[in-house]
Amino acid sequence: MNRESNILNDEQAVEIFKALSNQIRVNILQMLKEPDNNFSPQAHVIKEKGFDGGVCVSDIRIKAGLSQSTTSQYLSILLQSGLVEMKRIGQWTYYRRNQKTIEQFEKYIGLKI
Amino acid sequence: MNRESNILNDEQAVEIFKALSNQIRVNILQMLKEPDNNFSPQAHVIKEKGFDGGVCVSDIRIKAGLSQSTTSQYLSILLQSGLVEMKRIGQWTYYRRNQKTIEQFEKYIGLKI
DNA sequence: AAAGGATATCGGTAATTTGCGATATCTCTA
DNA sequence: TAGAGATATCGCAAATTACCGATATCCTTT
Repeated sequence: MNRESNILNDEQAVEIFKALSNQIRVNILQMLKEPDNNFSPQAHVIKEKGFDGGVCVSDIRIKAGLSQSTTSQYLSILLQSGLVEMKRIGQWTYYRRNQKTIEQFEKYIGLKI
Repeated sequence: MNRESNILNDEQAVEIFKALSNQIRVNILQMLKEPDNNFSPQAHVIKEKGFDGGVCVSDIRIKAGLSQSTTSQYLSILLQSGLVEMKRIGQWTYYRRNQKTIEQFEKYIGLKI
């Protein structure tokens, strides 16, 4: 009833703050604002697959400058917080921003902070 | 040139995210939205002293349910991040929200996140 | 100048986070 | 079905954070 609803609760918001309390994770979220500018185009051949804007982990890893394992972990922290969503296609996992949560987060900041 | 200017840089924003990555610190910031509803009135006899809305540490401590030392530390984390400002008046230190930073933070979220 | 109240700082332990390499899992292809 | 590539998970050491009690500092009052 809540990840669906309109305003985040404090617990969810704190989880988002934790996700964003690391510069590299913020960078990742920012990169994902403009996938076409920040990542090689091959990743986007999935437009037909219904996950437009998604970027695969290895591309993110290169830009972020992290090890593979840390990249994967950071992405799942972002996923847990709701800031991104993911879809596995073949052997790749694509991540992209979850604009719904990001909007809810903006509302939370405006109303509750 | 920056704490004055209009938009936060990433470093300042991450410092704010860290400050807010703890539920109790979020609670404190929220309490300070309505000092008159959340704290005993004695604290506000400083209206003439030019720090309207400020609340003393011991009052915050009681509401937050923390030890004196932790309360003091948490408040200085919030202060460092810019989310609150403080003024020492006599033997008391009053803290209140720093609306300027909070607005800049809201803008940051809207533009950069 | 001494005592007492308010707050800040210090020093510590437990818990959490950071980031890595190694390993496991999953999926495609030869 | 064996191998290779992509990603997830495990186990770990170092760094940071969460809190606390004790102590120090700063004001005020006597």
